[in-house]
Amino acid sequence: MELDKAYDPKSAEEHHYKRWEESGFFAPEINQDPEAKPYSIVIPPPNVTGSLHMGHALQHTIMDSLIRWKRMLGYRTLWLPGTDHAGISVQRKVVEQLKKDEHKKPTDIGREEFVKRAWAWKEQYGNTITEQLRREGASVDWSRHGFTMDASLSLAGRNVFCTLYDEGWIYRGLRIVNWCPKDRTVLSDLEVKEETKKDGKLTYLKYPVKDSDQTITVATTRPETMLGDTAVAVNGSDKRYKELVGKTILLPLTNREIPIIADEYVDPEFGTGVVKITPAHDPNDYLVGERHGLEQLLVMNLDGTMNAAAGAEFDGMDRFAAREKVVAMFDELGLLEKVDDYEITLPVCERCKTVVEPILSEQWFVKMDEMRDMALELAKDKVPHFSPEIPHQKVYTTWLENLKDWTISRQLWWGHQIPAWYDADGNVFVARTAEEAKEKAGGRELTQDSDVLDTWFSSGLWAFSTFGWTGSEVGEEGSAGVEESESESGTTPHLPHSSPPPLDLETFLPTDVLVTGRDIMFLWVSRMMMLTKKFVGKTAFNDCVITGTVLGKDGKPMSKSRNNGVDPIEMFDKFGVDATRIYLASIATGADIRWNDVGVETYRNFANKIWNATRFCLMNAEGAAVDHKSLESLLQQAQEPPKGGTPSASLADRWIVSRLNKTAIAVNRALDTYQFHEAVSLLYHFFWDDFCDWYIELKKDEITAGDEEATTRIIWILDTSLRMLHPFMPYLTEELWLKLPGTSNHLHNKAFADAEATIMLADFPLGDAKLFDDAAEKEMSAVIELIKKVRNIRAEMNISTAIKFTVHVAADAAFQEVFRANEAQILKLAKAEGLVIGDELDVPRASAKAVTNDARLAVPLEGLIDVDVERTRLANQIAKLTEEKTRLDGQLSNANFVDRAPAEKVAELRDRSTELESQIATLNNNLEALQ
RNA sequence: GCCGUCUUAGCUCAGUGGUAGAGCACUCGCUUCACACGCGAUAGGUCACAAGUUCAAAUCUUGUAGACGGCACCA
Repeated sequence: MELDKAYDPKSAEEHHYKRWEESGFFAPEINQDPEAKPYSIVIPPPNVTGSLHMGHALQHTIMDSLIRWKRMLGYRTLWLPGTDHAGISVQRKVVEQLKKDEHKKPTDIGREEFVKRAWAWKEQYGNTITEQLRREGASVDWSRHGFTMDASLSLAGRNVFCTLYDEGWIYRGLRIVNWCPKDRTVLSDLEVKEETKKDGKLTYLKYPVKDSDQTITVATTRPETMLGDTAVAVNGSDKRYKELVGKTILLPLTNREIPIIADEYVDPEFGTGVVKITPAHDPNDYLVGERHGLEQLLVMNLDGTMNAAAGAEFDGMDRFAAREKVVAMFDELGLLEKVDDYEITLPVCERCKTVVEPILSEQWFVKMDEMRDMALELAKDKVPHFSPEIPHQKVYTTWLENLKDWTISRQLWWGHQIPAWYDADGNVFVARTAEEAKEKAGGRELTQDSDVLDTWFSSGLWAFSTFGWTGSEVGEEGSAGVEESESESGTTPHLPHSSPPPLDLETFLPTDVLVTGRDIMFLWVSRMMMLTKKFVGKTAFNDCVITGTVLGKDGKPMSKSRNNGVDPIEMFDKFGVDATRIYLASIATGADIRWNDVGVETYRNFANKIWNATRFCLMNAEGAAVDHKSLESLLQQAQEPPKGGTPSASLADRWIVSRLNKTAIAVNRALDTYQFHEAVSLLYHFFWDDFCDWYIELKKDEITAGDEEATTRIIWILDTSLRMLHPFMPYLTEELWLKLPGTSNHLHNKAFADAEATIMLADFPLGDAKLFDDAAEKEMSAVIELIKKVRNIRAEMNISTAIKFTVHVAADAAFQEVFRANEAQILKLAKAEGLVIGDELDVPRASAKAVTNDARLAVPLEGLIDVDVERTRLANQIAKLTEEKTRLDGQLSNANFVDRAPAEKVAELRDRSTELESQIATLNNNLEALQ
């Protein structure tokens, strides 16, 4: 069989995924071992509006590598995929579509029709991200795909809401909330970001005091809110204003009179020391208002315009226009003291960047006290355990400690409508269904709350709702309502699983690890932890891997506005999925990285290297097969080389077996501790440096000669390497592994013995420390060092490879034996024609010489040697070694070091120093001989 | 304001007490029968700066400078 000269990722990517998926390799049911331990991960559900970005690609690579690794180790693995209904995002898309296509507003078509359109939108556009997940090679179990608005997940949400309400953990209340006038909904604190405005203004307004000529000055960044002022506050200890407390202000532009009050909140040092109090439009003012029983005067509509309470002149005017008008009118009245430039930070909506308005509004909240304590209790025992631990463990805990209540209602139509109903008097009835609510209300006519729940509320249930938890007993009344509204949508892909897995919750929860970005640590990670504990009594996940941020080439986070994004799909097309994946895995866990195409190119080259190494083996694999029997004998010999007679396991064989096992053990250890970059680096260097550069080269003659024993061995090494690489490079390794002679399901982990042959179910190599062979590694490095020195001489003396020469080597008896046994390999790789091995070097003066740790060597170069060049070469070597020796001797002459450092350390340095001394002496002799 | 992270070769990054590493770029040499997406050989670093702990510091402590992140506040 002969492969193409270069690896073409596309052809491999095109056919393997389909086969894997259709053969059921991704589902836990493929595992036939009743004793198999479960291993599960739930995907952070991406927004249905989303498309794949580099952050996803990074997280998915890590999750898939873990899942594939554990699956190959025989675990019953489940990686559960799904999407999030993304309330605001979808709602916005549908509103835009409606406007563009039909020039209509949502209210023109009504709620029911709007929701129908949203489902249609989701069906048409919502699977972009899931298709991209397939392209990435993600081994998720599609049969368990979840969507936060699926019937069973919706039911779970409803039950959770009702339970929390019944227990008093959910309440409805009037609070200052973050209001986005564009999206017309309330936002939680976490959905509000900050934006610095350098051109902000601080406006000083003069308020006249009643029955006097006096005015007092307040400063504000939001002058229009003065229309809602219901007091002016000073600090009681402030002497300047002591007399004024209790007096009254004639509030300009209104006909209202408001009191001057004293409150601790006011900082006398800041500004004028006088604060206007607007309880309905500022959280701090709200608290002041509560303390003093002030009126809460709402002067704004929910679309960001002023309302009638602001006065006829302002009614319906946009808040920013009103701001200018207020300032202008104060100016006309001579009450504008000044306007200063002032750098301010404004709260903006995370998604649409509109300036958020703090506004008094009645909303639903989750009380976080108990939730927080529960999560803190777990966090004490490092549940979850974050990787990297620093800084996330502490950031998480600190955030929990300062947690405030969570606003969960949203003024949207797309989402889970809040299961609360009101009678004509405004009494609230929270129930699982409309019927139940009506019953509770004694049969009165009720209207359901029009708000929906925060998307993160349903995402917070993800770790258990996706495993079939609904909070209702089977057949219990309560599921019907949700199912019905579901079917009304006219779509049917959200049916329950055809073969329901009732035990999923028991089998797969707690999940083993959660992999996600920093941005949703609070928004999602913490809430999943709390809600899972509360409702299932289990931890959601034991470990939490927080990935770093993939930055653009400019070192800033990728974003559309900066136009510095890199599309993963483009990288897949250009370099292949596998190259992109293993590059992403090569980034240190949690570290931010500047995107660099060259990095992916490196691993594209690596993929090609693997392809070509396999190509070479296959070209010569006639009659060979991956065969455990011959392998066993090889291992046996590697452990106990037969005494007398020539062992059939050569030095190279014993060496590569040792290196392979060290690599396997280290790779497993690295994956176990989420050190993906370490695993990648180990595999990269083992495969390229040890296997390709040395092993293949050393065995080349035997292999091209068709030595069956040699080809069988090399194919086994290759097979083992491919299996270790599979979690990172699934397509390439599958493509090649299936082509190796003798690969079949007999190499599978026993849990998958009957499945159709695939590398993804092959046994993952664990490595065996008993197969470490320190003697072979030492001998091999003597051979390698010798070859390198000869190559160095050739390169530095500028001798064409066409010219063959004889290499003389002097070493102790043991190493002489090693060199003799590997003479053919040394001659080939050093491009020499003769090897003279002895106790001493016996060479003419015109020779190039060098030393290694285990040997002295010389290459007679009569007529080829340039004495000056050789002199410089020797002098450089001497200088290098002398520098090292000087440093060592400095340390060794330090009595403190000799006394206090560990004895082995001291001995190690002494040995090295002695060795250096002898090497330097040899080189000096060589140099003198040239004079 | 509070908490925290980062600063290592020209570039992008590994490296948590014992002789400074990788990939790419650079220099030199190779159409060597798997691979030029390759092979071989070099060169390149006061580990941001300063002080301290230690026999020994890129690594631990403190401080300084610069870059950045999270949280809070912002009349």
